[in-house]
Amino acid sequence: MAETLNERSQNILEAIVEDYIASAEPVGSRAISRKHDFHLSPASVRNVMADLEEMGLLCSPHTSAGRIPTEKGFQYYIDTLLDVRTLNRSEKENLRNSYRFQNMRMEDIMQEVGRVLSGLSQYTGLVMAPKFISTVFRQIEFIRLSQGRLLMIYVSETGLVQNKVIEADPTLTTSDLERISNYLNSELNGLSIQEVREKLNRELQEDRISYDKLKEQALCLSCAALQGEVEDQLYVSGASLMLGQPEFSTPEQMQRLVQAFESKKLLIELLDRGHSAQGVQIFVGSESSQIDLEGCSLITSNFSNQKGAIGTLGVIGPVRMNYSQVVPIVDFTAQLVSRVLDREIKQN
Amino acid sequence: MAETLNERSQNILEAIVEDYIASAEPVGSRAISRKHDFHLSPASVRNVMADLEEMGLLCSPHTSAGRIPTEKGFQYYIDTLLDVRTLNRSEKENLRNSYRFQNMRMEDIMQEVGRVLSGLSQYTGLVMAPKFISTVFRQIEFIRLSQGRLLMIYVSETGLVQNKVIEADPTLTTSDLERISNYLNSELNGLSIQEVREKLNRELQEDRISYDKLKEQALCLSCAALQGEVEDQLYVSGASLMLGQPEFSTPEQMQRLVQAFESKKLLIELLDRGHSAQGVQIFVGSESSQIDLEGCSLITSNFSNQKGAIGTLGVIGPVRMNYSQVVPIVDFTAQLVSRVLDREIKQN
DNA sequence: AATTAGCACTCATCTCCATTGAGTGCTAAC
DNA sequence: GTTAGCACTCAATGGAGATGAGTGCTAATT
Repeated sequence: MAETLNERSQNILEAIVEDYIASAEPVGSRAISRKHDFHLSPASVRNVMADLEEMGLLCSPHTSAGRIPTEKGFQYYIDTLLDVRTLNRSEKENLRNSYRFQNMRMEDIMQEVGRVLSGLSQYTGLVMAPKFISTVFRQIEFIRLSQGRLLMIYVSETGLVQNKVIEADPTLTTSDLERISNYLNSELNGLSIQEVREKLNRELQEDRISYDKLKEQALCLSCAALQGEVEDQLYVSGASLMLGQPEFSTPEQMQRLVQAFESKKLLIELLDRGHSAQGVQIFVGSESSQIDLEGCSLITSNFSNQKGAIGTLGVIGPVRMNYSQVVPIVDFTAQLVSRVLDREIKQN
Repeated sequence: MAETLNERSQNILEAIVEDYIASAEPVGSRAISRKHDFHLSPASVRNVMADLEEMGLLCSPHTSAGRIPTEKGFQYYIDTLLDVRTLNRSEKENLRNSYRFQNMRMEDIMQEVGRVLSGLSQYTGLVMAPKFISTVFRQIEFIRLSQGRLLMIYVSETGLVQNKVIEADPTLTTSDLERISNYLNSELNGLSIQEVREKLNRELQEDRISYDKLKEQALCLSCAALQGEVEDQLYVSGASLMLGQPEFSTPEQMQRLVQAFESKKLLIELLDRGHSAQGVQIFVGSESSQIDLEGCSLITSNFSNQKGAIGTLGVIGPVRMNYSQVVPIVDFTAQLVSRVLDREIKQN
């Protein structure tokens, strides 16, 4: 988007985008000329609109309809026209009060955040919990299920609980398990899973034949427990609100959307893209290159605690989304969640 | 439904229901007279149809359309005409092979069951995990989060993991916690949560002023940990398949359905109704008395392990659902899941 | 040179209307 | 009791015409 628009064109583009966001209908020159006091006749507005169309920022569904912004138009609007209001004190207070975080498990917090995000934005809220691999080790426990099958329970620094069923040597006794978990808890405390894995690999290399039976068993168990992919946890809230948007009002589009939301895979991929960035990120429409999410825009921000476990939250809505309203909500919520997670960190 | 139909009427009703299940279109007299060899002319069929309409088993959307079964008609079909095929050996084998249960956590099993149920039935799969209160105590652990905040982790006999954040005396040390959990684990082992709660209440009554500090603290913690409502866990799979059904093809109905599925509350209520029954249960249409789930039928069955923890699974679809196909799937799946849960029980 | 009034033109949307055809109910014949 | 025949109903389809919002172009105005 190297092109620069003169001020009048910018004003008109902004007016069109904002009218369109409000109405979801093509915007005509008459409406622009009247509602906004540019002191321009419809004809003049039309001239500008023709230019904007030439540049690919607007398009018209058919000859005798008004104009609607293209994705490029939205992108331009977001990049150069959108003024991201910061919330004032009382708005922040309100937002803070919307959330109920007392005595909540990680899962509850994630769900609550999704619920509030979708409620405030009237679009669909997305929250991806911090990735397992980025969490910091706090504690591990092993519980015997049946012969040779253990339930491993892992708790991260922020209180995220993961469990997994693993096969293990059936001769291990309960006290063996206790000693193993004690050993691991002291050895691995404070390391990220990433670091834990590196450490495990190193030690496996070193002591091919270990004479320390306990250590060998511990290594073996923790490998089974902590290696391997762990599915990302994604919380989707208010999917039905998206179905109320006029751009998704046909049955086919509804089904497509619900499918996309249900599989979660697409959404996780999408959220992953913003995973390394800081601050609020906006993905407009087909940028997502996901056919199933055509017509959707995504506003995301990462949250993280001081130990670096990173999760992503955001709002997905139609490209014709109220960016100026939603961006500050997403932004402030991410900050809020970051602070809440830090609260959980052990203070010994 | 005291009325008895003569054989011809039954045959025709059955034919109409089955045609309608297959086509979702009103069924005409001509079609019945031709496709099924009753050796009856359309006119005769029409006479019977008029009788069935009189009895409230059929209705016609308008004068010049065919007939569709009413909910009462479906109910009659289910009660007296439906022959529930039992699966043969190879079908059972196939179904068994559809499920992948190795090394899965409870949650994964529930999710997998939903996935397969919905995949096989082409409707929406529902699985409600055994209620917390019906689970049998196996183990409890306490992990310190921040000052005065503990993470309680509870594991049931079947490997269901529940965790909860609780407030606690900030002066409790890690070894205090260890002693407390050891005490509780030996005291409560093998009791259902229901029984645990009764025991706790009894003991609280008895030792108002206890001189055993450990016991007092243990009671206090376990109260915070194990009392209180725990939300039921419901897994919904294949919601988008419902949207493909012609009865829910309008945008309003789609939105209504997605909303109902999303809130989960209605579904849980509905599943709870069958919670004490044995074997497969069928709820037809407005029996559910839930406006948001109008037009839906539900086929459920409970699963349980030998210790009595009961969950419910099932399929929700349009009233015009293929009952004869889905009932055996739900039935056999419930048996399968019951067996899988027993597998987890500790064999010491 | 920029702006605007005027005007012909386009095209989605709506309404009206006739046609079609699947299916019914009734009656009289078999 | 069954069925052929027939008049009737009514949703669905599709074309014709009217409506109106909005455009692009041109020529007049500032």
